[in-house]
Parts: sequence; structure tokens; C-alpha cells
Amino acid sequence: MDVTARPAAADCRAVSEILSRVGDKWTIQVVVALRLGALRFNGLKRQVGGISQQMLTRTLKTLERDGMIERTVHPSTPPQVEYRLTPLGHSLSETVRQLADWAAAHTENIWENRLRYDTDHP
Amino acid sequence: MDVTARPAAADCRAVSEILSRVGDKWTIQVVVALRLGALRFNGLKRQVGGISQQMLTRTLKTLERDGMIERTVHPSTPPQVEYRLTPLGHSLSETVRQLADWAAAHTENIWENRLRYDTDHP
DNA sequence: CGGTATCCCCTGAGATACTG
DNA sequence: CAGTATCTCAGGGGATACCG
Repeated sequence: MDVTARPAAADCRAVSEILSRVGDKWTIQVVVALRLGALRFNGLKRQVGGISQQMLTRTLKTLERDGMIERTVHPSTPPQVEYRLTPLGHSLSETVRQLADWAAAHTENIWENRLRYDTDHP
Repeated sequence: MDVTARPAAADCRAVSEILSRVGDKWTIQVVVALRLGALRFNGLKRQVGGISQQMLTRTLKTLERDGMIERTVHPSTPPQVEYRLTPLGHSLSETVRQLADWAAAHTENIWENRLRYDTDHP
């Protein structure tokens, strides 16, 4: 039996895990916002339009837990907290950019397909 | 094209749309199952372990609507329905494989990060 | 065999109010 | 400023039963 032909089920689950994380509503937008440099909480909130405080907190925590971003507290009044991508986070952002390129290249095509499908299937 | 620019918000939304579609629970597993060739409904159901009939139906319909797969009915008794990737679907599967490679390469690292984070944050 | 139609549950996500 | 704590709700996803 050739194990190299079809990806193992375990790999599939791992990929799904990553994708469902990356594919949630906010993760990518946060990562993209951080690609060009560190940002603070409210700066990030402004950059990622439409996100609620709570969802930003949750998304940041998850990303930090996975080692994608680093959280730095500068003790001062008012407190300053900086978020920046780790090397792992940067590498993710590069991979995501590939997918983004694919999406950008095919979005229009997909929309046409949907339109045609909806027209043909009343 | 200026690669250094920040992606437009519209692009971001398009990418998120694609990713949340691709990142759902079943889409990738279905696409991966079809990479090596066409399959029929129940063959697909066996290949993608744990999926319910309804979710398989929904996933296939969405993929068909987006033009990722093609559905062919062979009129016979019992009826035979074949699903296969379109060129667009194949191109998606290639892009996803990139992400899969990234995931495979970093999964262990991520798990270590989570473990450490959970240890450090009681 | 290849699906629909229902019902139900759980989680993702938002709104709001409060805190160090 | 940078969060935490609650409440709430829509919809993604599953189980089951039925249909051509």
C-alpha cells in the first residue's frame, strides 16, 4: 500500500485544524494588520474595521497561545501593550498570502459561477 | 504592482470569504478525497470519515455552485452520480496543499507553544 | 443509491457594562 | 488604555426519518 499517495487522515485533521483557525472571521485580518509592524490594542482595533473589543481580545489570545504573535507590556500610565508577529506568525502570513493571491485571481470567476448556478437552479 | 502596499479592504474580505469557506469542517476533506479522481456519493461518504449525509450534500452543493466540482448523473437503476474536480477545483487543491505543507511543518511547534502557554497561564 | 425535510444543539460572535 | 464579565442570538453542524 502506497502511503505517499493519499495524505494520512491525521495530516488532514491537522490541516483542517489550522484552516478552521485561520478561516475564522478575524484571525487573518489581525495577522495582515500586523504584517507591517507592531501595533497596540486600540490601533489594531482601528486597523481591523468592525471587530468588537471582545473578539479582538479572543483572537489575540488564541494567536498568542499558538505562538503566532508576541505580547509585550510596557508598564506606564496609561499602560501600553504591543503586539507583533513572531517568526512563526510571519511564516504563516506568507503562506496565507499565497492563498490570498489565489483568491484574488479567482474571486471573479467564482462569483460568475455562483451567478450562473443560481440562474440555472431556480 | 506594488507588493509593499497594504492589501485593500476588499481583497481582505474576498480572501476571508474564501478562507472561511475552505476552512469549514468538511470542504477540504472532500476536495482532497477527489484529488485522485472522480467518486460517487457513497464512495465519497466512505472516504471522508465521519461526515453525515446532509453535510456531504451541503458541501458538495456549495462546491458545485462555486464551480469547484462537477456533478454528472448517469441515468440507470440504481442512479449513479459522479463528482469530480474542475480545473478551478484542482487549482484550489494545489493551493491548499501549500497550506497543508505549512501546517504539517509547524503543527508540532504550535502544539508545543500551546502547551507552554497553558502551563504559564494557570 | 442519492438524496430532502425536520428537529435540535452548540458554538462563534456581537452588545453592553464594568475594572485595573 | 486595555482589557474582563454577562447576556444574547444566529447559524453551522449533527441525528433521524422519509422520498424518487
